[in-house]
Amino acid sequence: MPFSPGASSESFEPAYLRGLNDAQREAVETIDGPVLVLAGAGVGKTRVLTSRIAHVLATGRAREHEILAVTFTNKAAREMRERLERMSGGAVAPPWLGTFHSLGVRILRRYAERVGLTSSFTILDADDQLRLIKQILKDANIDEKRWPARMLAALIERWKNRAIEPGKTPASEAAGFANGRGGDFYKIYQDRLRTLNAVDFGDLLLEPFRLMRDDSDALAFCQRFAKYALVDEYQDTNAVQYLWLRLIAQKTRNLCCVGDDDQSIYSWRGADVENILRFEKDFPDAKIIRLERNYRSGAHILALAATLIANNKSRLGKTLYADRGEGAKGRLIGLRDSVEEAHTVAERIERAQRRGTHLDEVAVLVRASFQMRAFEERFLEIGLPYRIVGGPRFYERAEIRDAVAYLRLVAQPSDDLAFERIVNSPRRGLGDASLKTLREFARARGAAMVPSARALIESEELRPAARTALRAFLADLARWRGQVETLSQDQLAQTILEESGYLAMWTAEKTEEAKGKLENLAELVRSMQEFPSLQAFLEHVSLVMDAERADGAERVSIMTLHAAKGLEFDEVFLPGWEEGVFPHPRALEEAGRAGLEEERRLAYVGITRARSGVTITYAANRQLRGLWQPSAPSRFIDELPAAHLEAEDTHQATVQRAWRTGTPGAGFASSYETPGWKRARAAPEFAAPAPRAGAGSSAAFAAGDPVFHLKFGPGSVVAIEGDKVTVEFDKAGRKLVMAHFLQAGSGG
DNA sequence: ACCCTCGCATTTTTT
DNA sequence: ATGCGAGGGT
Repeated sequence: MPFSPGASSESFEPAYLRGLNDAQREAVETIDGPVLVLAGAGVGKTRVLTSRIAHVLATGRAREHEILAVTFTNKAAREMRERLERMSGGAVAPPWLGTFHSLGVRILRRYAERVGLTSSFTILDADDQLRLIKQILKDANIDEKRWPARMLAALIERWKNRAIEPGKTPASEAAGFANGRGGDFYKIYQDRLRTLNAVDFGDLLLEPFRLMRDDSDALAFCQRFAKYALVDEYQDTNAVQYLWLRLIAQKTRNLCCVGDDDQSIYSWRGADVENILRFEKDFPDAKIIRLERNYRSGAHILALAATLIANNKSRLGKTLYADRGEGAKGRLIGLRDSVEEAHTVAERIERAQRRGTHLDEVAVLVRASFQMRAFEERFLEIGLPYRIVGGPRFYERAEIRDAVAYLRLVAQPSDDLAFERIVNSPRRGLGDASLKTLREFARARGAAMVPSARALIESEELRPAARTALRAFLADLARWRGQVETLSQDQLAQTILEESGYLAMWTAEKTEEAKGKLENLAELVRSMQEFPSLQAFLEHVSLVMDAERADGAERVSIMTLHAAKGLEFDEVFLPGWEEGVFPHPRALEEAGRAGLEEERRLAYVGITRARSGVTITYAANRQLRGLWQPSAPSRFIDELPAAHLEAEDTHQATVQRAWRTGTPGAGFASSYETPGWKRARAAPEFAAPAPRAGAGSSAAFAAGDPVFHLKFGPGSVVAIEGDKVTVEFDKAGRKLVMAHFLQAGSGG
């Protein structure tokens, strides 16, 4: 159905405008000049973005290749593309639709030689990067204990995120690493990258920015494909990304940024909410449009979220109102411990399932991944199917990285990192000693390892065995390289894996784990068929890092709050709302009030994922780092309006409120006399490990008594011999422990 | 060259 | 508890 540009009468209204509310329509139709769309959770943001692109095309303002649409994740890009193709009856998705990083690669491949690279440069992932930095630190005799490579990696990443080039590092910050040598190492690192013909993720943003800034050709090129520019999740942009956008948009000024300051949860990786405020400053004529009509959640859920987030001081302010009616109240449940929490959540999920909720529409959202385990255990026990979203990714598995390293080395002989990764895997008798010789030799010649190795085997530097092994390995590499043209990339991969002995290595190991690895490798080879070339496959691996496998079965999703952004579910469970867990103490330590506010936004994101039901739980005892700890309800619970909540044990809630108002910010309970602990004892449901007089001597116990041990948790007494007690623990099994370490309390 | 044990830290994570 | 890295022992 062709669009009808300029149609004003309703009967000719283009399909993409139909059903939009006023604010949405304004956001779609205001295509000229800078626009900032503040889009709260669940307000139909994606719809607006796609309609806007359709509108630009329909009005003939630009062709699809003149539209730039940037997202943060590949998934978001994919969804937008699919939606566009669906909406217009096909084929108008702009070619310049993608993540900042994927667009960065395209720009950089085109202008590679202008920044000292060739267009076939390799993209290093975090793992390679760390390895490289470790080498640099080792060469410089830096004590890795005192100055961890991770720290330098983080420092460099932060600099790149802020568009700070090597040599321009602020003295105060460079001083923070290895007595002021941070800046030097940044330079060395960058030089090493150039030698390797490689870039890291930060470079994919920094280098295109420098190109646009310094090279008028490159800038003109970029501006050509960005006649109309559109940015999703704008609150997540960092400084370089902002500078990019400003350069790209300065000519036409047709820049539309869509974001929500209340959902900014990535400041720790460089995202800068200030960019939203800065936008208004840099583009004073910017039109600001608020999307506040929420189509997702019921009014009670929305009220919970709104009241909570209102406690944040630094926000633009935006009020969501419900379109869907009242819906159900939120539920708040206090539990005895994390085991019971998992138990109860599982039980509630089954209850929802009986009411007709699909498991695909249920999510358990946790603050930190260690919380997931209790749920997995319980779900496995009762056979409730679940999926962990965002766990270790396919391409990050060691065996896959090894296989990819072989391919990288074949495609790019100067890829020293790939070489080092697989040169002795499987074992070829090329250990540390030989490798050290080779490394030094290569360094001295200023050449990559592979060509250096070719020279080295002509000498007597290596012991004969190593020399033979290295010669054979080089011959293999050369042969495989010769097959790049003749074999398809999946055939090549299969050949390499077989001939290198890599498959044999895992076949020889008869463990379940090895079997899994072989399966993964087979899956890798299979998935390679879908790519047009080896090059395309390698780029996919470094940039897209996902290999989602659709499986038909319905499953509950377990994921972190961070991973849940942008998703929605009918029923959402938010466990672990306790001090010491959420807000995360680390966030408070590192960023103080700003940290607390970001944690609160995380809570806001969690609640607003829910369409019809949200259940918040907290436990009085939780195993942290192997030890059982008493825990107090999260301060965020106090910030939830009681009118929109059904607390299943109001008694506890009341007690908890009473103590907390007396001692605001009481912090994480660490002794048995904290208010949280007292409350726990006061509530009958919290029949928890209350210490009592007499505990500690075996006289206080009798067989069958429920007891509690700080390390092993709840259990019951089996036998007593002097000051030692045999206890059957619920989790840890039968142990002989000192009575001294036991408290009377509820067992299992 | 490889294996094992000890010590240490341990939020979130895309590209 | 657990996992990872370093260093020492075989």
